[in-house]
Amino acid sequence: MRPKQTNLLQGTLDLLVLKALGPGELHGLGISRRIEQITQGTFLVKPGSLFPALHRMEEAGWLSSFWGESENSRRAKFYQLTKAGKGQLEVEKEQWMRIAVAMTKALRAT
Amino acid sequence: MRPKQTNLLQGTLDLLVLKALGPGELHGLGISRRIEQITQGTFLVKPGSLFPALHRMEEAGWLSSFWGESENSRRAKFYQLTKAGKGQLEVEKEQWMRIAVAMTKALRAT
DNA sequence: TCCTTCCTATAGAATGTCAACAGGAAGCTG
DNA sequence: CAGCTTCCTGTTGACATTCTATAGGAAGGA
Repeated sequence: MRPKQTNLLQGTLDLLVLKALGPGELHGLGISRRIEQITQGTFLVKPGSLFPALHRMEEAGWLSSFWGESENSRRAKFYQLTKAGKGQLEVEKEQWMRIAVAMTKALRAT
Repeated sequence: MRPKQTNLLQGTLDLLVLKALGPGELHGLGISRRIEQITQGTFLVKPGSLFPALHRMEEAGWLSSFWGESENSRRAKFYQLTKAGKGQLEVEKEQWMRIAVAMTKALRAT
């Protein structure tokens, strides 16, 4: 009966992916690595979470993709933010800030 | 294709409930109101989310309950933190802080 | 009596994450 | 070359949690 090992708060993955793609295109595993890097190892995104998320977000029109070649000459699918994706990044960033502030205040309350 | 209205990040509800019960016992709706209050209206917990969560947390041994009478002379079930619940509050509080810090840093990164 | 408010509760749907598994293709090693 | 490892993308099925919608008892006021 061990406590479920949930790494991510549901809903934060999208924001992390959008943020990771902010500076430019990356392929799937590259996104995963970049997330690990910018969160200093706090968030580890597993393939079973990442790929469905990428497909979902492309479907939503936030990402566009093309096949290319990775740094290691492997076939890789690169993703980049669409205009809508950039907008969504801003929206979710603000949403997160609102939540984080409220939560942190609440935890300080009596 | 309506925009899903997800108020809460999954996993934050437990923490909010634990925190709300920190100062002392409350009944279900009281918990809901207290959460709304300490988060300044940012988090509104609906009954359909709250009661299953309370039952789950009591099952987990973090809460204990007893029937009593509310401020308005209604029959109400009061909840309070168990010892394990107090521990869990600390655990989840720290977890949240870790996540919030990592996330906020990540959003500031290039 | 009727209506509203307070209080608890459940069912069913939707969503997102996880563990586990699969497979192709490139490069290294012996 | 054979075998192994790493890189890369993907799927499947289980699972937990939240939401919407619905229900009903009980108190108090009109």
